[in-house]
Amino acid sequence: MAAQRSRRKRPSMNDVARLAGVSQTTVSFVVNNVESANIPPETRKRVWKAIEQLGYRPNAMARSLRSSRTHTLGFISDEVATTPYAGQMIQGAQDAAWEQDNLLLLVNTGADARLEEAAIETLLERQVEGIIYAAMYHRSVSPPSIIHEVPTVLLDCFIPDRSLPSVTPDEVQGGYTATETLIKAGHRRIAFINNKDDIPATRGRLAGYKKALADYHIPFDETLVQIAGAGPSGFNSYEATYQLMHLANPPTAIFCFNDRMAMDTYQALHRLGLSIPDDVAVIGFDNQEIIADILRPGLTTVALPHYQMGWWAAQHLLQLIENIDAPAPSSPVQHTIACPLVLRHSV
Amino acid sequence: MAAQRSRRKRPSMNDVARLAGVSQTTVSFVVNNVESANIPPETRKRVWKAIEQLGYRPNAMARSLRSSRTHTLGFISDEVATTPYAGQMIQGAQDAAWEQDNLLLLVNTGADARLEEAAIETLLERQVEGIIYAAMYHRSVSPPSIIHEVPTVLLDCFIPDRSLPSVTPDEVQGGYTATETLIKAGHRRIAFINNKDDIPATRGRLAGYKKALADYHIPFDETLVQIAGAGPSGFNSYEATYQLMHLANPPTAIFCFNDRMAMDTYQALHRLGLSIPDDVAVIGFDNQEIIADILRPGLTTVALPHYQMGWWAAQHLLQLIENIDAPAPSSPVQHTIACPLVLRHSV
DNA sequence: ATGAAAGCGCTAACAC
DNA sequence: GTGTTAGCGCTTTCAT
Repeated sequence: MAAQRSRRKRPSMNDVARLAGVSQTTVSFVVNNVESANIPPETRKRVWKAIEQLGYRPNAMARSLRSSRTHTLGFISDEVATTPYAGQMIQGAQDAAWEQDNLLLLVNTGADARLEEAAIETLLERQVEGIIYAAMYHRSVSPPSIIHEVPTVLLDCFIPDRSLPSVTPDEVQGGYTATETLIKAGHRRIAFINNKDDIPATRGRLAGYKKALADYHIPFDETLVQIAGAGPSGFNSYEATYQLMHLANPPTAIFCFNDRMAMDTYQALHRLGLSIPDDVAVIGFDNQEIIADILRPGLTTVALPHYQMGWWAAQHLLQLIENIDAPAPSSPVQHTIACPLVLRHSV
Repeated sequence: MAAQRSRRKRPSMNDVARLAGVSQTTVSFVVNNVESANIPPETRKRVWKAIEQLGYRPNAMARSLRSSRTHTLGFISDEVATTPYAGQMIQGAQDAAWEQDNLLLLVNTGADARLEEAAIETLLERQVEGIIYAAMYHRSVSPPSIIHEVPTVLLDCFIPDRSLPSVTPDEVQGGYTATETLIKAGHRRIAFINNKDDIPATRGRLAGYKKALADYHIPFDETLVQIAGAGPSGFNSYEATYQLMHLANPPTAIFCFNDRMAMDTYQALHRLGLSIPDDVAVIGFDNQEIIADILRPGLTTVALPHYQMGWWAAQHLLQLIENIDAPAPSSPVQHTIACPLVLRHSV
């Protein structure tokens, strides 16, 4: 079968009507299954037969123009490419949208604010019914104000004045879960190697760590908290682990800000001749499959709920769209999604 | 600024025309910068002012309905989420599309063929001008035949009868480059730890390996080719490396099917007390950033051109669309993109 | 230099 | 039960 050459005119409802010997209206009723029209089975059959014969397919553009519903959501993000998680957020959003017969119109803009505004403008021209504005890691954003023209949900990000609904990972609970897991395994000297950047994850996970300690009546010891960078250069998790293990009273468990850092910790522990989890337990964050897959023993970690966040964003957006005529909620919901524990063998 | 409540009617060209005291036609001419209309600057100014005042924005749906051009490409893929590369292909495609004022309408379907057909059907209803059908790793696919109704480009996959244009990585050249890199570094005993699955990458890289050997007059020695699985279970690269190094005449360099396997090889070499690259050189494939970033010394590897493939797919598709009325080409182009060498320190 | 009018493919109120 | 009709917002031809 050859690809169709030329922009041949596709059959319209009119063509179907003519062939079936009915009016175009009747075809519309049949196609859309309009109950109140009471089209008898016979007529229906005739119409469907004509439809099949012609290979008729409804034209969503025309439908949208008429009904002013496009069933399309805009998905805009800063940098789809640069993170392995991007796909999961998109997939979550797409799945939720698809469930309700909506599709995603995708745009990405670098960090360029001008481009961002142009992108939103384009989405609006295309009559998207709402916009999902996504960041590739949990952070504060400032989208162009034009975005307020249409229902919007922030995905993996938030706006300081909270004027837009958002969905983000529950960093505090994540940090709490990691720490509690260690506590429940019997540890009391628990170190936390935190990230050095001032981002929600850094603050949140630390808060969760402290809260868990407090809940279990373990005094907070600040010598057990290290601040490290990721990657080989600078003070990293490898060195932080060394320092920690040379404390007079070293930890028996280490909670690492992320899996990448946990790798370095593994290496340091290995070099020190310490075994995981017997001598020291380790827990990470992010559930980066490849790392967890590589490390021996498998790294127990806390996962970022990317798929679920994407799903929630689309789902909530669709809800906002449906209720667009309802009174505005007192304040846009700032939804948080739990970061689940992923058990492997390092605790 | 509050999000817009209610589906308030947006201003149309008619509203602008009324406010500017001109006909709707004139507004259209102004908005679209129609030269032949010769609208004097004064009128233009009046119209633009009205546009601004009303916050008018053209309705792409109406425009599309009228012109039967939607400037929209469908992007359909099996499993966006499951690979860290997905984002790069999407971004490449999106960038190329955006450059020509097109947008991507995204759908993903699991492996489910029924869903796949429904997805394409939906895209066609929405009048996409072409479809990019993507796979998440280089392989043979069999899209539903309905896809032939519209110009289509296969991305990172191909169809056995070659009836659709495709873009895939040049596995042979990649294997050749990897091997040649090793040869040029002075090696003559070069092992290849290949993958066990029967996929294009497996065959192609092996072919490239053999070709490079031949070009440099190095006899092919099949004891130097191992077949391994990835991951911890089964015969893997770790064990393959052990076997290789215990040969009577062991290799001085190892080309691993992918970076994941190279990791295991590193580990085996390390265990054997062999240093990289002094005792044994290692080269990988895929350029999986996280692995390359982790390994010491940094892993020299060959990259899969995901972004470029995505870009080419959209670009070529747009070209097909533009030339849709031209005579069909004798056969759809099967484009191949080079896999570039990424130099680090393992060779 | 500008406008009137037709029509893209569809939905839906209303008529018969 | 089915058809007539009036647009949705736009492009474009043809008149003036």
